[in-house]
Amino acid sequence: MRKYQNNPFNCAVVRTVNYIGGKWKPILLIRLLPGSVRFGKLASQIPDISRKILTQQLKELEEDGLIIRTEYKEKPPRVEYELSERGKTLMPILKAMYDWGVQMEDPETRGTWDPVIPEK
Amino acid sequence: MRKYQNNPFNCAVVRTVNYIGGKWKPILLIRLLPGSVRFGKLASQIPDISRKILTQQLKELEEDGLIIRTEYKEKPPRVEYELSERGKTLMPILKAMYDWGVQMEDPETRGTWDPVIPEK
DNA sequence: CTCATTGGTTACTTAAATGTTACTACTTTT
DNA sequence: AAAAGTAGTAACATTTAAGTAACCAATGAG
Repeated sequence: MRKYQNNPFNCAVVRTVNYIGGKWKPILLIRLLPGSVRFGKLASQIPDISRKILTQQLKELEEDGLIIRTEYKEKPPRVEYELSERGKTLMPILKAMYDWGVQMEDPETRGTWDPVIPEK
Repeated sequence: MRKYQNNPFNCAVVRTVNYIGGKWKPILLIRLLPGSVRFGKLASQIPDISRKILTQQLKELEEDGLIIRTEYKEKPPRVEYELSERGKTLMPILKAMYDWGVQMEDPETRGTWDPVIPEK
């Protein structure tokens, strides 16, 4: 997403898709709902995403003003990510998209709104 | 969109993005809001989309059950596309995404909810 | 008979998104 | 001294989405 979609009509809906679309961004935004989470925790909760892509997606979300990155200068480095105020305004939309997506879902393989994977 | 996104968490939000996301689908869905439109009219209203891509996107939307394609056996062929009932259920979401996208917009280059281009 | 119109299709190409692997600097633990 | 944890980065490769150009069959108009 993002540069990829050059949005020839400057359509506001396409613009929104460009902000939140893609394979990982909805999952990241949902995971940040409860509060700030550090990089390593995201990486372990979402094992299928490579660290490079995780970094990149988080950076895009930060550049787009949807999340805030805070770096704590500690002995082993610590970086926390959290939703910005603007990011929080996406929640009603994500919830509506969630509800619609659930309707379209194969009931056999149902996901969850906040699909927490048990940590090792 | 679609095959591209393999949605590893089976996230309902990602699923919804896969249905409506992409460079052209929101624009097509919005144009079908007022009622059925024929292929050629879509093509002329959206000059930036090639016929191949237009055909392909419409076919995906039809396969996904969001629009209905009706072929009239006439002398010059006529094909009309319209929203299905399921497609109509997307409207609140598209409207919410529109409203959010408008907030994020550069006011200098504002688009419209139904960006009708004057026909030749 | 030739040309235009309609709604496409086919083969090929480009561009964008995502993925893999290896590597880093620093510090603490063993 | 060696190993492990943190949050990455760089170079490269693959997969998917989107675009281009050329073509087609049936009919009707001129």
